[in-house]
Amino acid sequence: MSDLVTRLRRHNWRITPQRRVIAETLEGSHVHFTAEQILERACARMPELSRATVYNTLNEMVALGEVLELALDGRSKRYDPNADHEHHHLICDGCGLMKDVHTVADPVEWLPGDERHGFTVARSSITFRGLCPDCQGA
Amino acid sequence: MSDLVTRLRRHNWRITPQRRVIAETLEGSHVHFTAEQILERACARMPELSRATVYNTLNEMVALGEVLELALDGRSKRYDPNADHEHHHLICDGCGLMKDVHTVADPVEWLPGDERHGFTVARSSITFRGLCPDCQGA
DNA sequence: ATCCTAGCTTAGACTCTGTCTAAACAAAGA
DNA sequence: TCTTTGTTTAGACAGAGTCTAAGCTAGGAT
Repeated sequence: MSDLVTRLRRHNWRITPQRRVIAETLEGSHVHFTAEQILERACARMPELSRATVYNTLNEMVALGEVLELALDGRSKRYDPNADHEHHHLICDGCGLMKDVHTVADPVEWLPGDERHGFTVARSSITFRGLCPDCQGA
Repeated sequence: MSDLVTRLRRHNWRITPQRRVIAETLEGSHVHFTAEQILERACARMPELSRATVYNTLNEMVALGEVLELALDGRSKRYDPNADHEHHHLICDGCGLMKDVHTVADPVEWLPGDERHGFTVARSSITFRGLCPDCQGA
């Protein structure tokens, strides 16, 4: 059913009912939820689920590398279950809608050696901003 | 003295003593401070300065387009006074050190039309991550 | 000069997001 | 069964930022 659960199990990570509900909630959507939104939705299926478990579980999934943590607006973090595919994000300045996108080139290539300040540059992510179709009229 | 103050004045924005201290604190450094760090440093020069004024002033400078707000770690926002020069950021995964960098290509060019989902894409920013020279040994 | 008004600043209360703690609980092995 | 280890829970706590109501300041009108 849930591909994320399969990936998590590979890490010898115990899949409890709570963790399963959280993983399925995360994966079941194509928008990227905040922890609070995941809590709300997961609680619809398992009302005793606590806030602490949701935060703990999300942090562990991030630590395992199977979920990506996005800090895009400085308020709350969002969680992206597609940690295995390289992708970037497109955000609407009007309504905050977020889409996953793919570029045709790797940005790390564009950073000249003399701009690297001695760093080893491992990865990069691009945030594109603009207006979505609905917000362009306004 | 402060170029940011000059730019702000152009917007017919009243430069009060408090605002001047905040702008000069922001511009006087090449690292990007959080609001709390700016408060701390600005208070060294003007002890009565209040937290609310710092937050209000930073938000207004962002709204005027003269300062950039960076949400890079999901905890606190950082403020970048170089809103007029296109640049990106390089962050160390080890210690959090952040550098401004310049790329040789514009990411917006590399986002194919069919990946734009009908958006008008106005700008983009790249966050590069890796290890700084000091953290590579560890 | 005095008054008025608009805008600026302030302290502190409040909200929101996330973390920590201590206790209860569950599962697996000896 | 007992123990050990890991998980979940409620609620207290902490950090970052916003809001509110009151006071302050500067500039214009009289």
